[in-house]
Amino acid sequence: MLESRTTLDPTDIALLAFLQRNGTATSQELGAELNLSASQAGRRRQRLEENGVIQGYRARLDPAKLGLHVQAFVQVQLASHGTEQGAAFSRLLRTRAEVTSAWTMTGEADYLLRVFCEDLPALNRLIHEVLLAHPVVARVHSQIVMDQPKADAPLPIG
Amino acid sequence: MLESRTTLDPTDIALLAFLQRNGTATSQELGAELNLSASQAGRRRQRLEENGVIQGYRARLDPAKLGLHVQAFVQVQLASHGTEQGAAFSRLLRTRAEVTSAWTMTGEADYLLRVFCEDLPALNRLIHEVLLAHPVVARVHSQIVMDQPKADAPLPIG
DNA sequence: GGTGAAATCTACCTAGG
DNA sequence: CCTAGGTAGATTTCACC
Repeated sequence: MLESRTTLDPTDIALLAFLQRNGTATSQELGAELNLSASQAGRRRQRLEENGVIQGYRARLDPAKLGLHVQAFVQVQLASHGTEQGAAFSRLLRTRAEVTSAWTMTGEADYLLRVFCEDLPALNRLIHEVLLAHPVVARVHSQIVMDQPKADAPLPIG
Repeated sequence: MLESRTTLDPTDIALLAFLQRNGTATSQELGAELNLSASQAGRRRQRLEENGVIQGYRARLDPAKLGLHVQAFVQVQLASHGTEQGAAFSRLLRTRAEVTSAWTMTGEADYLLRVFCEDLPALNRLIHEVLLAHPVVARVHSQIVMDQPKADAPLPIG
């Protein structure tokens, strides 16, 4: 209702779906996939980049090959629900590289953190010496990831 | 202990960190960032791609601009903890595009799902008509994402 | 670490609805 | 007038030295 002025036709949708799987596809490959000339495919991609529909391109790394063997989700409840506490906690999150993503949820001043650590002791240090040690944190509940049946599927467009 | 035979020197680490922020960086840009010749930077990148440390490149899209205005995490408990039930549920997950990621957790046969939907009714349909309607599903708890203070930061390498 | 051929991108131009 | 296809110059990659 606010900024979705950009209209996406079915070709755009197919292009975005393809680029979510292969971000380095050339304009020729895109064109072949979409039954379009390379120049048109490139032009559409450029427009979607300028629109901000495509925010950017990123390399995806294998955590295990980087020595990050423990993956977990950590739920954090703050002691108080003021904006001041939230801001202080957000600052903490930005300084911790192990926390790769953080979300706030409906219901309470609840944070969900996704964290990557070398091993279990590293995760426990993060929880006890960083999160629980922080004055605004009231309670922490962590769950370790065992398996990932589905990983970063493309966004459900179309 | 198993497949981390690949040794990464500090230059590799810096290269990976850079490619996580900008996956379309050219070898020249990489070289300039790392004080390396373009040919050396390209050679390192190619080696890391062949090693599987770099799994691939993906376009990152703006969910709001695609009409996906509701983001949520859904926790699912299965009725029984057998491998048969898990396999059946995993099949279901693969067929639902709204579920972009799924993890199994320690503790119980608990799944955590990350979902993107157009609106609240679409999320409720997913929960009630798809998840709760499935015979192996015992209980579902969903939390809607309000804000994302930290989004897909680079993996904590180095 | 450097070089050159092959491939790719991008801006400009032309044609059609 | 807007959208699709084609072409040339600049840029990038990759095998070889």
